Amino acid sequence: MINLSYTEENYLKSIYHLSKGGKLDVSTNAIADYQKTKAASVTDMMKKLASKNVVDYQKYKGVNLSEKGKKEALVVIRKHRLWEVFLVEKMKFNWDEVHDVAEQLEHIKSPLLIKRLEEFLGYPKYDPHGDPIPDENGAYKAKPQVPINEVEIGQEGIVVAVKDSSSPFLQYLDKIGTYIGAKIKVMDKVNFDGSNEILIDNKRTISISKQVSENILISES
Amino acid sequence: MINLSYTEENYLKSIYHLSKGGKLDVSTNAIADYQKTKAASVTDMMKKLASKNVVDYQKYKGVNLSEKGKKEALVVIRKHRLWEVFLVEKMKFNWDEVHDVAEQLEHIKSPLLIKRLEEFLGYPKYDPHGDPIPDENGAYKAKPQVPINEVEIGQEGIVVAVKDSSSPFLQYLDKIGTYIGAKIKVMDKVNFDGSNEILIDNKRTISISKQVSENILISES
DNA sequence: TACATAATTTAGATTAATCTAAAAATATTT
DNA sequence: AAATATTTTTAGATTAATCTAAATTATGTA
Repeated sequence: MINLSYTEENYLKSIYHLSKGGKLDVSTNAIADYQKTKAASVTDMMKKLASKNVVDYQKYKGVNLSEKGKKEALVVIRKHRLWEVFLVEKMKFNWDEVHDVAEQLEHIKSPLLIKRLEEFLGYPKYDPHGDPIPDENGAYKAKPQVPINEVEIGQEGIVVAVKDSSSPFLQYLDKIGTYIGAKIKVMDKVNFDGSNEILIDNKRTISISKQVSENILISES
Repeated sequence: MINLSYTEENYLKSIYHLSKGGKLDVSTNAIADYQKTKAASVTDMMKKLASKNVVDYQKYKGVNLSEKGKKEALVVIRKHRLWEVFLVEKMKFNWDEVHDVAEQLEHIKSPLLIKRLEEFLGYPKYDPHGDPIPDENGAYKAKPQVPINEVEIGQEGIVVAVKDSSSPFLQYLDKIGTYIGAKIKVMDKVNFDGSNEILIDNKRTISISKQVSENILISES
């Protein structure tokens, strides 16, 4: 592992996310928007990262991670997600409180600490949002996403996606207090019409129709 | 609390330590040596910190912490020591492995995290080196330092000081593998001559004379 | 007290990361 | 394919933290 600054690590992480794991090239503007910085700053940084051989960059052609850069990005993501588990499980943080702190903790440099932290947490495979935690080699497996109607009574999980992304549907979800990241527990299933009773964020229990439950994908915990 | 950079926090911490808690004025050179930087850099930073009202500084007259600066320094020290306890107690670090990591962790900004961490660790009063952990208000009490000959059999602690600091004595201590920070367990006391059998760093058991045991101060754990 | 020595500050540069505004390259549209 | 719009890069400045070398102030000693 090379010695990268906090800032450089953040750029690599952004490129990783924007390129969906290194699959597609990322534009200067996309990075600038994502990081809330300016395109000119991104160009400068891409030159620097290219000279360190962590990205492949050609003027005007976009950028992507090199193998080396991908590894570095995955280490940071691994750390971020392990710290999130720590914050929720051990420090009793709520989901919406973890992000800012994990953004800081992910840059702590100590391979030993991460090893021990992982052990301490019982080798978790997913973070509190349902995102997979890469192992030391960067390998991970996405958690299966299942529609609510296929979930057993009593099971819970996090909303990770929707099948129907039409405006009326999204508005309906908003109305019932459901969003990507919401915690859902299936309380009951009505055989008669296939509707479900779900508990949202441990707060409100509501009933949703079969049609709705088929279109909300959750990642079980 | 003001928003201070990582660097500014380190300067405040150094001044706190060098001034023994704000008691005496600190010279530019002392800070430069302590931080392994140059005097000119210190002067620049002192101007900056003075403008933020965290230090009292007058050209050529040395510097000390203002009340505000003292509070900030104590927050950082509190965080450092809590993290050290975490690393040793929960992450199974050895004493000599904690410092560098705690230096990084002490700058994490999250009052909630520190509150929860303290609770999680059971409100420890001292860090693994025997140094006191300030509470939220910055209050702390130094741990009593007792000579080895006054310690009960079976008790253990950390070497925190010596009464005799003559060169021959220090050389003797070095020879038997004892140093500030060493872990000592009193295994036996011989009534006949007042000598003690002590276990050093859980490694070697040796016998020391009454005279020696009177001159080594430990902080019990 | 005056001189030499040591400590401290100033002046001017440097590096990393950022920015704005202008120039250049690429994409899109007619 | 030419004209226009968008994206990206370059040029030049800025800020925080640092440095070296020179100038200034303080201290110690004869």
